[in-house]
Amino acid sequence: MTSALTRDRRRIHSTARRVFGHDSLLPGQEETTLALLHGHDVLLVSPTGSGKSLTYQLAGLLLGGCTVVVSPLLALQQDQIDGLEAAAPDIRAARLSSAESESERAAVLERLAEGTLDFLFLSPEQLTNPSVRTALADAGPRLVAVDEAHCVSAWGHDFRPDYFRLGDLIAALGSPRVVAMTATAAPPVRRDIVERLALADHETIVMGFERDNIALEVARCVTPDDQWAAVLDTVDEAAGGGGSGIVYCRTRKDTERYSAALAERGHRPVTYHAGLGRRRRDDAHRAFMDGTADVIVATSAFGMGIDKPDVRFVIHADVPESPDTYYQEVGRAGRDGKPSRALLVYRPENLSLGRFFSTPVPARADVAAVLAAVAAAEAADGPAAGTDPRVVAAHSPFGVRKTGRLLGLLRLARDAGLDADGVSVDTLVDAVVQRAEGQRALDRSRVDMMRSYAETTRCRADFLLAYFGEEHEGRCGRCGHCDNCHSGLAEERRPDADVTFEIGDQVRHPEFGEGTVTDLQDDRVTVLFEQVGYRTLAMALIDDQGLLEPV
DNA sequence: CGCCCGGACGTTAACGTCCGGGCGGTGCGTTAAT
Repeated sequence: MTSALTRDRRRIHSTARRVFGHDSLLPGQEETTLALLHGHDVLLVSPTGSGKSLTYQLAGLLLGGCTVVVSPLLALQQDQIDGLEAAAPDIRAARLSSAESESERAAVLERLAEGTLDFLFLSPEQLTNPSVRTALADAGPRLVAVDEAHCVSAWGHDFRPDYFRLGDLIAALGSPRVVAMTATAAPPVRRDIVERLALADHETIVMGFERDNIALEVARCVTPDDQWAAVLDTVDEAAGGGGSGIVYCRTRKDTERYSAALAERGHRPVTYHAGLGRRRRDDAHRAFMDGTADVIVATSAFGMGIDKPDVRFVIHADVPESPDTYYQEVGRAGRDGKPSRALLVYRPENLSLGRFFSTPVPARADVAAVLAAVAAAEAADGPAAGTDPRVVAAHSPFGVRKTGRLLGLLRLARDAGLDADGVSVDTLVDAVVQRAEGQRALDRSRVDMMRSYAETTRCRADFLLAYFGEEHEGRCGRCGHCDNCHSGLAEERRPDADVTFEIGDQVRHPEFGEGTVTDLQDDRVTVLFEQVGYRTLAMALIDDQGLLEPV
């Protein structure tokens, strides 16, 4: 009834006002909170700074009990707690991580048991600790918020395997509501998040992607010297007006090299990568935030959770491995809404590093060894033991980490409909290897999409928004602020008279299998295939040979 | 896959060039050694 809805809205707004001092809510906040109150899980895709956190905070307070917030970085967890305490002094929040001493951890768990904690922040790895999981399950959280949820998709495969089974770990807490939040997620990433977290009866809420104050540019280079000069000259130019910015490099060594060269040119750069000690990283971070440094030269280690409003330029000295990463890093420019630049310095040779870093495919023998270990673990410790990397690792020749990664793939193969019982080991091994190969193909097709982005003559904003499944305002082909639009290279997008396909269509290709149309241009179609990732196909060829059939 | 770096080579003494090996990103947690 309307009265119930009105009452819930009123509760949301009054809590926002009373606890956080907000007289009004931003777009999407009420919708998300309402969905959670009404028993739906939510995937919320919304830019940094758009108030994603408030949605789980409001829903958490209204649902009651302790809300668990899963967040990938310890520094991020601390920032969130600090922010929460500053915004609402009455809120009781704590963190559970390896950075706390044994007694601090005990104190947090005691507060959890007493019910005197509103928000508990932790990493997915914490949930693999059985005593933590038991303590949480006893507290019976009603809401779990997964922050930076794209990590579920990006990191689960081989970097942080516990992201792979986060869905199971959350379900073990008593199947609470889940809200997964991220700033950018292309369709396959959204699908991964929904599947892996097993979002129930979920709503996907997407706020705007478009950042029309960021001018997108690509500088195409032929030699390493050109590339080097293009980066340095652009920093000179962009920092000239007193603005600060980020230079992203692919290797640690490059950050040092560019940093030294920029210092020589009179800039105040700092270097940031994961090889530096904690102390030096913190110093660099602080110097960039408070303006002591005007440029931060960094690897991808820098950025998550950074909310510096006046970043005037983001320069990629090297091409990233995917549009996903690229847009996320670009999005750190111009948070204040003022004009900013995003330059990709592109040399095709650099694409190879992205291929090198794509998901590894396991050896068949290793998969078979883990399958045997699963059987041994189940025989020794019961059926549930077969999914726990720690237990299975005890029976396998590999460490917890590698075992966990292979278990993740095995889980995927099973989720894909393969019943472990009554299926030969060979078939199961095949399925696991195929899943890894599929992921690798997707990774590599993302590298190809970066090539397409760098080499396209169309509107770059248009290209990226299509990649993320968003219609560019009017699909005009002229954002007016990318280099291609500016130079007149981007052609007016003509409303096709004879449209064969539409975005979102399911199609089948004789070689690539089934897929979804993700982008249309005058003479080309981009399809996201389930088996091989993104492929851009020439319309002429499709028409001639009847390559794409509607499903 | 592409690069950087170190060593060998060759010619002639200090320096290019060629070749092959090895390396390249993101962080949680735990643990051993200071």
